[in-house]
Amino acid sequence: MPELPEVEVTRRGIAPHLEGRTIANTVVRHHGMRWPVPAGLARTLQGLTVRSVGRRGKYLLLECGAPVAASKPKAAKAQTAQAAEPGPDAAPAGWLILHLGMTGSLTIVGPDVAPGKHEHFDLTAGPATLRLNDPRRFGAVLWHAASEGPPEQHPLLAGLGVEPLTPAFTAELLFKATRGRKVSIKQALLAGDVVVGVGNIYASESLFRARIRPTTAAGRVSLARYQQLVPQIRAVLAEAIDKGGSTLRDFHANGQAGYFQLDYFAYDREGEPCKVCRTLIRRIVQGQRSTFYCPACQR
DNA sequence: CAATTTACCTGGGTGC
DNA sequence: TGCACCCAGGTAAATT
Repeated sequence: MPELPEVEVTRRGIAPHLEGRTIANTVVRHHGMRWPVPAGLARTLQGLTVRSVGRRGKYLLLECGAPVAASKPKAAKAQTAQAAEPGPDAAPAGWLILHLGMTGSLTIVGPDVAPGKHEHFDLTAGPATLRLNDPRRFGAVLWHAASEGPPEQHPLLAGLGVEPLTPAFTAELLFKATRGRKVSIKQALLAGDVVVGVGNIYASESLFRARIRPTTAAGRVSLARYQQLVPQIRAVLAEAIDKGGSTLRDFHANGQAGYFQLDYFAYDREGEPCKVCRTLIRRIVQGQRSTFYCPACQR
């Protein structure tokens, strides 16, 4: 499922259940994720507080650190005892890195909810248990200690492109980064080294909206066309996040936040009429992945 | 170097 | 009902 919008909706869904809570227990039922879940992870996390739930690309980053000694309300504490205790700004112990792969999803469950077949990982903090379900196990559960540097230096994060929903993502950047590249624009979007978070669905959708043929070499796409594309990528991702966010209050109850989809213009519509011009949508394969486009609208 | 292929896994759908 | 086969939203690692 998860492209950037699904991961972001998941982040928003789990954050209020975890932030500020101290980790009581961690259970690893299956170490065989994409990489082995670190042995001793439970011991590492035990007693740490989840300070924040962040995201970089499709990676979730739970910043964990020593708990704040006194548990007075933050505002009052900041006035009087700023330097006395390790506050939220104190150095973190590290980051729990989570990736959902192709089939991963996270839910919040209460105590005594029996784990299902593919529920490989639990993290209990306060009354909430964060539970990872991932049938295909392409996802990841990793630990990056603060002693190894900031999380952006982690090997999996170091080479990532810009966040598409920040001002750093511009047509000029996309244009410069793709000069000389012969790979198709669709595959360049997917690669993640220029911009992160655009997966197979939203690559097809944003190219449709920008009326760009997905097979065009990235290095031959003009600045003017990237100026069309960038706002469409932003829009399609933002719409998907909004749609997911609208079901967010169900996150705790049914745990299936992230299972939402826009009404696609191109994706998964092979042989169906284009919603703009009625020409039949085509499916092609690029880099072993399906691409959908309208041969009339996209040139 | 960049581009392409392979590999990691399970499950659902299709056609015989 | 069984079985072989194809396909699936990600992406690092190996190969060309």
